[in-house]
Amino acid sequence: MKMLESALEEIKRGVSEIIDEKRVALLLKNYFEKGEEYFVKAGFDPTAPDLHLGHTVLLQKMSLFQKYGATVQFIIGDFTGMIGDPTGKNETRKKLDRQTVIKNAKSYEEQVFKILDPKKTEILFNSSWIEKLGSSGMLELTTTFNVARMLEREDFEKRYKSGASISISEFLYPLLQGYDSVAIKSDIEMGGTDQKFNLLMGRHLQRAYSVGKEQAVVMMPLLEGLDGVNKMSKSLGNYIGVTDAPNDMFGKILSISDDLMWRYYELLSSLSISQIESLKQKVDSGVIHPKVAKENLAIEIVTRYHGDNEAADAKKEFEKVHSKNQLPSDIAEFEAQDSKWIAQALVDCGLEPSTSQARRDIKQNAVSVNQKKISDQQLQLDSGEYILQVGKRKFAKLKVK
RNA sequence: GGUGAGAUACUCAAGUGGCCAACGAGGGCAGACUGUAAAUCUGCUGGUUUUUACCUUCGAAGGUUCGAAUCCUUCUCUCACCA
Repeated sequence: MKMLESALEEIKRGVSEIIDEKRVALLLKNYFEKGEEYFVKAGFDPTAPDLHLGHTVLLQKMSLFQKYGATVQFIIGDFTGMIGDPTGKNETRKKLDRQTVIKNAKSYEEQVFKILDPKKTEILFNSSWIEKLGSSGMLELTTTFNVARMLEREDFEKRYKSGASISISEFLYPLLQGYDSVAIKSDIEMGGTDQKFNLLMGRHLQRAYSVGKEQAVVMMPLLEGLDGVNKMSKSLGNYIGVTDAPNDMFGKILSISDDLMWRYYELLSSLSISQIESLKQKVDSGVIHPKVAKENLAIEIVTRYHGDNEAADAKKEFEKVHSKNQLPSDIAEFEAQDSKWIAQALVDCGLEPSTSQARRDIKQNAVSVNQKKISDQQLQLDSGEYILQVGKRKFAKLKVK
C-alpha cells in the first residue's frame, strides 16, 4: 500500500492537472496488486521530429508510468498533421508522403528512446485507423459533437468573438485526435495544458463509441523557453533541443534566468522535490551561489542526453570561453581566395545576415578580429588567418590565401 | 448573392500626393554593468563597398501624375450586417 501511495505521489509531481485521478489510482492499484498493465497515450506532430526539453517534460512523466506498468502508445499524427492543430495561422498542409513519415518516425525513435523504454512503447500512426473511417465514418464522427460546444475551446472562442476566420476543417482536428483514443482504447492520455480540450474529447468519444472505459487525462505544464515568458517552441527559437550539441545545451541552460532555473529543476531534474527545496534554501541564504546551482542543473541535463564526459567537457569549455574569455576550442573554419572586405567576410562566414547588418554591428563595437574590437568598416583582410567574432557568442575562423 | 469596412516591416499599429525605408509599442540584436542571470541605461533593427548615396518594399496587377503606402480600375483574401 505504501508503494502505491508513493508511486502516486511521484506521478503527481509537477503535473498541472489530472482529470479522473481515481482512475489513475485504480490503474496503479491493479498493477501493484494484480500485475495488470494499461495504456498511456500521447500524440505528436509528424512534421517536427526535433524534440526539445519542453517535450521531455511529458516524456519523462510517461517513462515514469512505464515504470509502473504502462505501455506507452506513442502516436504520430500523420493524418491529423494535414490539418494542423488549430492556431488560426496554419493552413491545411499537404499530406506527407509515406517515406517522409517513416523517416520522421525513425528520427522520433532515436530521440524518444533516450527517455522512454523501447520495450514498453508502441509507435502508431493515426492515419492507419482514420483512413479506414471513410467519408461515412467521418460523418458519423461529426454527429457526436456540436458547434456550440466546439466553440467552447478557448482558441476557437477567441477567434469567433474577435471575428477571425475558423475553417471547418479545424473543427475536425479535436474530433480526430479524440477518435485516436477510441481506436487504441487508451487508459490515460497525456498532453500539455494547452491540449485540455482535445484530451477531454478523447473521453467524450470513448463514451460516445461505447469503448467501455473513459481515459483519464494527465496534463503537464508547458515549459517556458529560454526567454522565460513564452512556451518553449522551435518556431520561437527559445528552445533547447535534445539533440543540441553538449556545449550549446550547457550554454543555453546557463543563460536562463535564476527564477526560471527553479522551474526547470522542478520539471526536468531527477532530484526529489525536497532536495530541490533544500537547494533553493541554500541559494537563498547565500550558502550556494546561484550560478553553481545552475551549472549542476546543466550538468545533469547534458549528462542525460550526452553522457558524463561530454557534460564535464561542456562545463570546461563554457568556463574557458565565458569566464576566462578565451576562444572556444571548436570554431567553424572558412577559406577565402582573395583579400576580403570585413563586412563581406562576416556574411560569408555566416555570422551576419547582410553586409548592412555587419556595418551596423561594426559601428556598435560588436565585432572583433583576433580578439580586438574593430571600428573600421572598410577594413580589408589580406592573406592570413583571422578569428572573427560578433557579439559574445558568434565565432568563425577565416583563412585568406 | 447584396451592402459596408479593411489588408502597412517579426507582431501590433500610425501615415490619406512630395519633408517616407515609412511615427510609436512589443520583440530581436548589440554596447555598458554582470554570473553569457535578472533589472537598468544606450544604440541599432529592408538591401547594396556610390552609405548625408543608390536600389527594392506598404495584399496582387495595371493606370493617373514631374512625383503614389496615399488617387483610379480590376483581382485576391479577411471581417461586419443583410439574405
